[in-house]
Amino acid sequence: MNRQSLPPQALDLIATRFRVLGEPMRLRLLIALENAELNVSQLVAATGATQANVSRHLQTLTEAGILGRRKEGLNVYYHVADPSIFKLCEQVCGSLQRRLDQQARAFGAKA
Amino acid sequence: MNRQSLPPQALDLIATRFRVLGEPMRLRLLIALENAELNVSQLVAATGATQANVSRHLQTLTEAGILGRRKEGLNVYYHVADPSIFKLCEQVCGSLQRRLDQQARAFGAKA
DNA sequence: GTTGTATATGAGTATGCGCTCATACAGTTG
DNA sequence: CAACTGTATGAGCGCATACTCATATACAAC
Repeated sequence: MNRQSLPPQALDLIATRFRVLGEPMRLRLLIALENAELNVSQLVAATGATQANVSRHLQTLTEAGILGRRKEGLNVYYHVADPSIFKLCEQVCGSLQRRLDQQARAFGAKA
Repeated sequence: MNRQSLPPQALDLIATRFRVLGEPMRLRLLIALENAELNVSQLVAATGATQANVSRHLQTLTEAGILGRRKEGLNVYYHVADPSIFKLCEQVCGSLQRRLDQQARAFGAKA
């Protein structure tokens, strides 16, 4: 696929997805949801954020198609609808580690 | 690796990287640089943005370790220092396509 | 019905950031 | 040296958004 020919519209979509993942609080929520479906109260407890804030971030993630919601009585349970994001995180982690290791080595070599 | 135990500091780093990629203009610059090392003037021409704006985005990308710079006389040439970002873009693309296809099918099925 | 609980949301604030204009800086050329 | 070119950057503006507080909504239990 020739990336040069990606329409600007597609670029905006890709950028939006990256931007949604670009908030530590949202990453925290995603990590909490990696292995379990949790409701808002549980996510509030897990993250330490306010209920309002958690709710807003969950909305953002849901609108992005990353999370799914399921109502059950008074509770709303959220789950990861697009598990591919964890692969993204892993790759970013790996890339950052490589860079930090390299910097550490460079620094050590100077001494 | 247990993601639950990621220190908040690491989460911030990961989020920062995602946020850096979360701007269409920066994606455009990266795509332009995928197959060639280009100087600022060439990137201005390729993107249609102002020189100041291109310069700022290049700084952001360089500080993030995604781009590298090389001075040659008056010109400054930039190149992709971390090619792993293209894999990220591909995965996001794939994930978005799957979602859009699914929505399209669901919409078609209703008719 | 009233009361209580879980979640969402309107309003307001503060911060960040993308963009532009003008200008500074660096390096080349004459 | 002066003049010119390519790039970086300070200052300022405007907008997006993360956060909080208070309140609305949805549902359950009595």
